[in-house]
Amino acid sequence: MKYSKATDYALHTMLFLTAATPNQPIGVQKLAERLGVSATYLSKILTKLVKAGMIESASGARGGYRLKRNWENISFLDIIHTIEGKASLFDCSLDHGSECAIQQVVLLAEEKMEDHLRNQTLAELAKKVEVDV
Amino acid sequence: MKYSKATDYALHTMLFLTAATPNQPIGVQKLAERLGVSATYLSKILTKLVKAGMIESASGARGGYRLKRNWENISFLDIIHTIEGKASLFDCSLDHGSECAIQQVVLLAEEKMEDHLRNQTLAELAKKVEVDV
DNA sequence: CTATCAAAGACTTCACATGCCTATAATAGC
DNA sequence: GCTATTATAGGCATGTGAAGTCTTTGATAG
Ligand code: SF4
Ligand code: SF4
Repeated sequence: MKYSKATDYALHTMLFLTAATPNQPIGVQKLAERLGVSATYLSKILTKLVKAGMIESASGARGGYRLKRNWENISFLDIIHTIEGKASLFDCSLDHGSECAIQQVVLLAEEKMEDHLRNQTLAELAKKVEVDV
Repeated sequence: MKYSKATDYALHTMLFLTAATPNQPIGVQKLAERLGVSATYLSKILTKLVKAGMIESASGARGGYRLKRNWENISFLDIIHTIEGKASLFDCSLDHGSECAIQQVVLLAEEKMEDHLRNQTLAELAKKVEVDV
């Protein structure tokens, strides 16, 4: 039970992008060096973020990635869901209905966590942290 | 990012044991049939619970498993930690100190979830559910 | 046209969860 | 003491998914 490293990379990448100038996209190469991870692997993660509409990409020379407009509203939960999927922590094989007490407890606990992650926006994070790219 | 089936089995087993008569231990065979899982696999999970001090075992004829005294205070979190371990959801390779904003957000969210799981005792669960063993 | 860059897919490697089988030890009942 | 029953321990097999590499394709600025 642990978040994958891909989630770790995605969160850090998004944070880096908030500190970048919006007119100048950053290539996957630079981001990968910064994170200490291979460029090809990070590329897959970035593509997921692009498809989720959080960042946009530009092919060709002087291309790269940059945040989309509206990025201020992106939450931690958005990023995590994009990478980890939206499946629940707990899926019992036999679903005995919504009145099941075990499910209720675990799912409610999960919601508490998600509430917190949903209320933390990328903009707030960027304010707290001073990043030098 | 999902709880293992072992956690699922452990929670269900503990619930079953609350409905059992304390003087008559239940063998792993019966429990396994009830859960639809192999007895040898469930046995490993039960041994973990024994070592964690949540249940006690009796070898030999008419042996089996039963709850220990004090079982009313066992929480969901106790059971989950016993099976899944107590590692955090999020472990970045480079630990830049406790003031790191990313860590703070995720760890705080995790604590919210754990708080809820910690406040749900096995006794409360047993009250809610009518189990026939 | 060419150098640069993202996108996509196949592939390998590794870790771990799940599950099975066997041997060993302990205990109740005879 | 003997036997049946039961937990404990260990190793083995299998499957699944994460992590990472490589190669090809396609787009674009200069
Ligand atoms: S009792 Fe609840 S958790 Fe267990 S299998 Fe049924 S629905 Fe799932
Ligand atoms: S910035 Fe925070 S989350 Fe990222 S590596 Fe450093 S300590 Fe870990």
